[in-house]
Amino acid sequence: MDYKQTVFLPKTEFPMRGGLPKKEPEILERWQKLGLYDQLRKARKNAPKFVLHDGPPYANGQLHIGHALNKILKDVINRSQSMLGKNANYVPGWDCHGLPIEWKIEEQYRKKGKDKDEVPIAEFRQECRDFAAHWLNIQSEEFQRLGILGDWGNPYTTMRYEAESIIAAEMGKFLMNGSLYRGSKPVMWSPVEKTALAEAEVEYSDHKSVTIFARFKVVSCPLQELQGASFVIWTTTPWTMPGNRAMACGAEIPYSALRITETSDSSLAKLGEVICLADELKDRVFDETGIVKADVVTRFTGADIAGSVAHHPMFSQGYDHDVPLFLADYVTTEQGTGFVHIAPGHGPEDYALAHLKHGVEVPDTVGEDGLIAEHLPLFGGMHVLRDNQKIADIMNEYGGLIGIGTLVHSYPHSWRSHAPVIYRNAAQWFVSMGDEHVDGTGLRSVALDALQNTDFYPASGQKRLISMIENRPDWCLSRQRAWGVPIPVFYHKQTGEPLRDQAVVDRIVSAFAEEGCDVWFTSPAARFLGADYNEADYIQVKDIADVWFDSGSTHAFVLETREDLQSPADLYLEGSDQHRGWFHSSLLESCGTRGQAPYKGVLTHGFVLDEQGRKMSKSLGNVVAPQKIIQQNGADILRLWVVSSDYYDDLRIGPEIIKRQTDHYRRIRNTLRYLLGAVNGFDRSTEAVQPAEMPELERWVLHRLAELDQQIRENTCAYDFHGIFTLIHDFCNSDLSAFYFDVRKDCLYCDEQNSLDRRACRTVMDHALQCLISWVAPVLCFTADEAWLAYTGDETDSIHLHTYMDVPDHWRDQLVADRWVKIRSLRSEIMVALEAARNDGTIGGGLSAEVKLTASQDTADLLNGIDLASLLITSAAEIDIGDTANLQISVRRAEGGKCVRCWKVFAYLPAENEQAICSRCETVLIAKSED
RNA sequence: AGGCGCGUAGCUCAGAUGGUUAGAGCGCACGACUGAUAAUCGUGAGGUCGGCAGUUCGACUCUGCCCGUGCCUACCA
Repeated sequence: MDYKQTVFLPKTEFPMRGGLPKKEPEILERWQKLGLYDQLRKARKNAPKFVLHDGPPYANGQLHIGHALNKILKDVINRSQSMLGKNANYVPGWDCHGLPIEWKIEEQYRKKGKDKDEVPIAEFRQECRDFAAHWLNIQSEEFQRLGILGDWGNPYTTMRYEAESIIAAEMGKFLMNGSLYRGSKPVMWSPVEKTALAEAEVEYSDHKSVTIFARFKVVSCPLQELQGASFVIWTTTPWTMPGNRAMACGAEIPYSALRITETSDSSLAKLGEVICLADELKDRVFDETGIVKADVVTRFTGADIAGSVAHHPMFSQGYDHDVPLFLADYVTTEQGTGFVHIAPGHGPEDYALAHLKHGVEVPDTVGEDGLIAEHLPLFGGMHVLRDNQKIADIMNEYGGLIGIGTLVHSYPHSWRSHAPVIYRNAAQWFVSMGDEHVDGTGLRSVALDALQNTDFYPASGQKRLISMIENRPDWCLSRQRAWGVPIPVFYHKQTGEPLRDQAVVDRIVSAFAEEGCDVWFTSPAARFLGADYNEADYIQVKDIADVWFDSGSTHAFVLETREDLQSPADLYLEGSDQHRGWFHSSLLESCGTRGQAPYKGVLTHGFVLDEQGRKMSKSLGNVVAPQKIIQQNGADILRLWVVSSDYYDDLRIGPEIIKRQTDHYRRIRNTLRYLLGAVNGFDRSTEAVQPAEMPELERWVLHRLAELDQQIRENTCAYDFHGIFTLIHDFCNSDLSAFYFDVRKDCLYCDEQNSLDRRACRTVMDHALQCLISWVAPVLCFTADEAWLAYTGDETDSIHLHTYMDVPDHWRDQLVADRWVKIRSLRSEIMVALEAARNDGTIGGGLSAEVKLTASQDTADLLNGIDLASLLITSAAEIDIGDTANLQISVRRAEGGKCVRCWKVFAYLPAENEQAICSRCETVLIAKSED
């Protein structure tokens, strides 16, 4: 007789191997048919909302691993909040405006030989719009393949008319409350393309510059000895000299005044003149200017001469303004003279020091075409890149220089034309950080206050964002671009004052809502100005708003406009780079218009690196594509990778790490599979056993379920999925597979089907299975769905429509828990002894052994009431009480015959009989035959 | 160069307020089982806790410096 047929083995359709790459798309299709997203919304309609507001990715390419990490983490959080019973509605979005898309379209133009400037702006913008829509669709597909559950049928985009109009309305709020102002600042400017460039459009390469040493004669100085002396500056950009309005030196730097006593023939320096230089640079300057000898007149530091005033080198030639000397900590003695020439219109640092700090006016000296303004004496009409030698010569002619040279150095160039770029002063629109406009408090302090009331995950993010807000300058909203929301402002031709009229703003906003913001470029200004203003009196701003303003307004046009969402959001979640980006701009936008942050919590994750911790790059060939992992291993593996990493820090990924994830996956999958097989056909109404009637081991499992349930709920609230994953994995691994399942196999397989012990075991396994599926559902969303389907057989249901299983409080039993910690440690001690016996050939499998313990009374008490043999999975085990403190373990081969059904060895069975049946099994067989 | 982080076994991670031989899981090696079977069980070997110096009776845990690395800025006259 084949006794295998009489043993109650686990039975399930749930396959051991997932075959995820093939299975997952089928599950996605199932969810589609089921209308999972809609069903969940309906079911949670009245539940408390949980809003994780999606930071919009940029719609211009395929997903990379960083996108995958970000969206998976969001999905895990949403699904887990849903498992807590909340209405976690996820509305994905896209950022559509901006430079990179504009570039792509321009690139296409160049290939076709078209000129961007000849294409009507509306047409150009339409092409950008189409481009964004194209990638948006591709990304949507890819996100959905990752298992991300959300409102994919109705996502938000920054380019929808409604969004564009609300973005404009938001700018209108800043306009109306007075914090939007017209200023100017130096921007990177390409004279060739006649356009401003973004940082990202600039590349550095070598450039040969004409350098000059120019003298600034002292007019007044705290040090009397410097009367009649000159400060000498060095610059690589002679063309900025007409724009010079100041100088800077370092407070701590030692300088000397030097009377020149000998020069080479070609030197421009004059014998007898006194020049000031940093001591450290004296020799190099002498070398380059042909000064041979000089006497030290006096020594001093920058601090001694702060507040000095000098003459411009071209003084009395039309540059008759005074040039003040300021202290600046960025002045170094690495090169130059120790004195830095300051042209506030031609460098960010110059601007900050002279204009922002000292209030020096910023002159407009260079036109869009890179030509020095015609009205400027001597240099008018000269080109900033081509005419530097000429400028130097003229300055020399008028005695302004003590040296001319050249320098090859790294210099910014335009990415597109590869021509050198310059800093040029340009009119810009700013949002003030400090002006009082919201309840009498400046934006900066409102924002800082808001951050105090925001939860950060990890906590260090708060410090980072605070220090950025503390230090940032006013928000420059202007971009000299085409693809974006225009800054919807008019300003007066004469006064330069922006037009602040809510009626005008409203007309603009409603036009944008109906026709999109292209109308700003295609409709006459009168349409917006209405009858109250004369078109001829106003200039219409044609700048595009910084795209960070777009995405910074998502709370306004998504959270506040959708009935199914709310503001502020519970959570914003992005990579740590977004401290500078979305977290930052959203905070400022919301604080400036609503006086509060648009989020209650901010979670940041790290960046994805390769297995060695290097950043991914095409040249290193270490790029891991999410598409490839999905194709080879499945999205669940990628999702498992996310939660098995410490995502607050940078994450690593590579072949070995993926391999480890598949190992972990298999462990969890096999645990589910075993449970599914074990509870096959389980009927709760007739089979279930109450905890009080269960063996203690079963009550220990229930206790563990209760313990885990609490930990998992707590960790869910803290967004700590790494912790959850570890708990679940170790539970599957150590508690269930290696211990509980193994110990209970005999009972499950061989005991009489309806024995109390077996029913208790199946009851506990049924609970464990339900808990486990619900616990892993947020992460292994596909596998959990598949397991649940195998469990219920109900095609109309999904685990994702459920919550974490209810675990009754009374399952907790700390006394049992404490006791079983001790029992298990005792058990592993005995396992060592069994292993030793196995290695010396005394025994093979555990059932071929019998164990005899000599133990203390305490140990014996610990094991009281427990079937020691089944705990150890041996054929027999007994315990004697001895007076020894240490446990003595003796293992020997079990004597007797082996039961052909349960494989245990019994002394009463004849060893030679290969058909012997033990008494337990005989009873079971009789009962079975009576069925 | 500056701001904010990170650096514990091959891999992923634990290690309140400094205190006995630094933990877990995976992987690996060896073994067992063949009734979870491209599974399962057991045992074991792996770490100068990035480096150096200091504070302390005592530091993976505190301080300083250095090295490596990531994000964000600045790369300038």
